[in-house]
Amino acid sequence: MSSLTSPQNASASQLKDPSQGFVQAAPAQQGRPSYHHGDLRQALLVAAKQLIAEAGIENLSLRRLAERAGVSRTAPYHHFSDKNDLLCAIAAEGFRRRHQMATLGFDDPAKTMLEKFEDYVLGYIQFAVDSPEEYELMFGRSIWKQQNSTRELRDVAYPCFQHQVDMVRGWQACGLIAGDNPLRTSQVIWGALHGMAKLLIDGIYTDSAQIEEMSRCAIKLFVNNSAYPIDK
Amino acid sequence: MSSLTSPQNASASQLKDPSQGFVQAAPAQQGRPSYHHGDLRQALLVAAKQLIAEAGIENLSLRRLAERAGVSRTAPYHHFSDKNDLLCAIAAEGFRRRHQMATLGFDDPAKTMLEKFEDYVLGYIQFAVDSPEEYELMFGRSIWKQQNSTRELRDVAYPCFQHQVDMVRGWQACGLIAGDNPLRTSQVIWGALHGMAKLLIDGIYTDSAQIEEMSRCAIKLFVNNSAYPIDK
DNA sequence: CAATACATCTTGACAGTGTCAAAATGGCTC
DNA sequence: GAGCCATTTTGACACTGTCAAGATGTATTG
Repeated sequence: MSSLTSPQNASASQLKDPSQGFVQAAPAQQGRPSYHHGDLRQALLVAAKQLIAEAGIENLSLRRLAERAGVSRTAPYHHFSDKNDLLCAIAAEGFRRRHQMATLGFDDPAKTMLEKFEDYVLGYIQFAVDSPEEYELMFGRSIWKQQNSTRELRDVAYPCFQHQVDMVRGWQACGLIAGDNPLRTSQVIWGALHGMAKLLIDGIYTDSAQIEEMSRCAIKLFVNNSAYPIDK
Repeated sequence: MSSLTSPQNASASQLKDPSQGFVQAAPAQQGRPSYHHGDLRQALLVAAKQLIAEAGIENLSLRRLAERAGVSRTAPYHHFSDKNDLLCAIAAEGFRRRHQMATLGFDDPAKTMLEKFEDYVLGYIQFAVDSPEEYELMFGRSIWKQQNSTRELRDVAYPCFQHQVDMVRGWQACGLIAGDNPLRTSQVIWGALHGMAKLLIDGIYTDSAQIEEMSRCAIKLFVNNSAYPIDK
């Protein structure tokens, strides 16, 4: 009785495209008030992303999620072995989305290497600030701690990191960025971006008005100034 | 009856010195099995740090903490308004400890500016890796999100950040580090260190064997190579 | 010393959580 | 149609943070 207030069977389809933002509205589906949901897994992922965007990861409970999806408390356990498993699946989507964004930016032949690096930095920060809750989930503690990470998550995240290394290799090859070890260098650069993103997201002595300025400062610091003098 | 297994009245004194590491054993105190604990607040902080070091922040519950301190479930609420309040207090201790470490390193007149910077980088990473759970608490989500941070925490953390800005100002003044805006530059550098620390702590495509190498790489990237050539 | 105020600690209770076990349900293949 | 099996539900358990009310000491008055 009391659960009638929540929408029933808010199923969703065609969620494969990761380039359209974090939260997507589930397309209205003409009533399927059947016992079996149809595509509960996707519906749960959609509802979870909504809830996370609304109230943060730490306020996501499986029970509220189930209620939002119009389903009983334990139904999700037939699609995700665990709460952690669910979170990993959402994070994996985030990595796919981020990976695609980064690839699109880097493969544009019209851009110079410097422009690609600038776009990479700006894009990274913007990605984090635009969907802070998703970002926090992707790089937060619970997912990566100990053996928490799912095989799927690792399989998706690794190419994402690897791509960063490859890009850095390219920037080093043309002299844009100093140093010789692309792996180490990209660990430092990723670290810087991650740290800045965290400062911005949590508002620790910073706010979103400083995004541009902080990014420019980072670019200036990392770009080899003798080879690529930056005026601005 | 069943709670007799946990030690009663494990009180602690002289915990002011923050330079002796994260977890400190509570000095044995000849039985004070009285109704009033004596210094429950300190005992709780000590026990909390133990539990966090043992099982991580996310596994710290106030009830287990109370049991460890030999006290009833709700006793902690007379010393901390909240679980969040407790966590903030522990984090504040961490910031005090870190601040003191950084100050000691920077004020040593025997060191060159380059050495100070090297020590700062190494020291930061080492601090994080040595007590990962405390580090995660200090810079983790829950503490800083929204209005979660206590006034005490902010009052302690701010000088810690400010000190980093001052150090960067010094390094820029002598030409060791490029750029002109100490605040922005220190945000980038702190970010890099934080990101590296997180990678190391969570073991994301890294492990502690690479601490030295990653730190050296960061130093090389940030130090103005034309003014301060680094051979190594 | 006695009485009272106050800080501290305890017991009881409540709503909320993740997750397991067993039963119910309904679409699928023979 | 019968039966299999994925899916969903109801019930239950241990655990969590936190509030309210009572119990117990310590300190401060008279």
